[in-house]
Amino acid sequence: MNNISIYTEKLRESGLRPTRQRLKICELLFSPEKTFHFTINDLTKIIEDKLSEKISLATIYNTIHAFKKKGYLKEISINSDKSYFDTNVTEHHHFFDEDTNELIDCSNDDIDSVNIKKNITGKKIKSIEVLIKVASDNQNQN
Amino acid sequence: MNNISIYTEKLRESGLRPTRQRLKICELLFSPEKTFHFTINDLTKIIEDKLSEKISLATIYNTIHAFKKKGYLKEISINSDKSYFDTNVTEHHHFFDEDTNELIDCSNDDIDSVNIKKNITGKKIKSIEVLIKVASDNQNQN
DNA sequence: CATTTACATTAAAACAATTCTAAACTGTTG
DNA sequence: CAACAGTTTAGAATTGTTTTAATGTAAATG
Repeated sequence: MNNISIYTEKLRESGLRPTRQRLKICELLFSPEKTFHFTINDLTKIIEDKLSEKISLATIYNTIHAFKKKGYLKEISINSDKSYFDTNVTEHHHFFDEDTNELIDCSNDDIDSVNIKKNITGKKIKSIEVLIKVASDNQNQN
Repeated sequence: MNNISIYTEKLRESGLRPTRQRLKICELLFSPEKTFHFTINDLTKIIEDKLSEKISLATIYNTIHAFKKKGYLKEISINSDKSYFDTNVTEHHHFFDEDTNELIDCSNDDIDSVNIKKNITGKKIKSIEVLIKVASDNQNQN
């Protein structure tokens, strides 16, 4: 199975037809070896720069949301300015570099498992996420 | 020292003069016994409803930001729609109820301390926050 | 193989949260 | 009271995101 058919499959699974534009987006998201963190703005810039083709914002948003809904992308909340997305959809944690606004994966192996002693009646835990904010030593805390 | 002088002090510390509007905001934020979580929108609604007076959005934003900068309020990132603020500025964690969009404090006692084995060269850890998303049992995971 | 139909793409408009601006206001201080 | 530094305000501007309405495309049907 080559990449194109993998992407086609992912799109179909997400309820989308495999169009030229969407396949381009897939290539950017899913071909890199290492997982990749981005905002919609980042992605739009990459498309403009690397691809000769222009894809409209609406298409980008639609596609990303369909992938998120299906679970092929994870949304990460850092600050309320913008949404970050992560191609690593496994349960894992993050470092956020306040100097560069960069998001760095932190695997479960890098953190002792988080043990929660309290629980909310009638509610089930859906996810546990640790966010570690870092900055250069000589930086003010935010 | 009565409340007014405490508020005056907080405002001065945050680099703001104690004006009528700002004291009203302080009263809402700092008089309740228990800590309180809110969005700017929540706060604006409370001011409109509870107070006879109208305070302009710009003043609310300015005041909240000055308090945040000074450390009298903490900003919590849940999703990218809006900013949540917390009057509990001690290091602590949160439950987020996906059904009601409600934020619930989780003290350090309720979580075994988080031990991070990895570190980022040249960077210092500024904060470690755990966010536990919960929902009713029969709810779809997001 | 032309037509229908459902889904796609697009630019632009709408929207919501937040920030900025410029004018009017308040309260001190010389 | 005049001057000034900091405030408040309504509304405009900005930013990220979603919606809309027109047009385009491609698979399915007859």
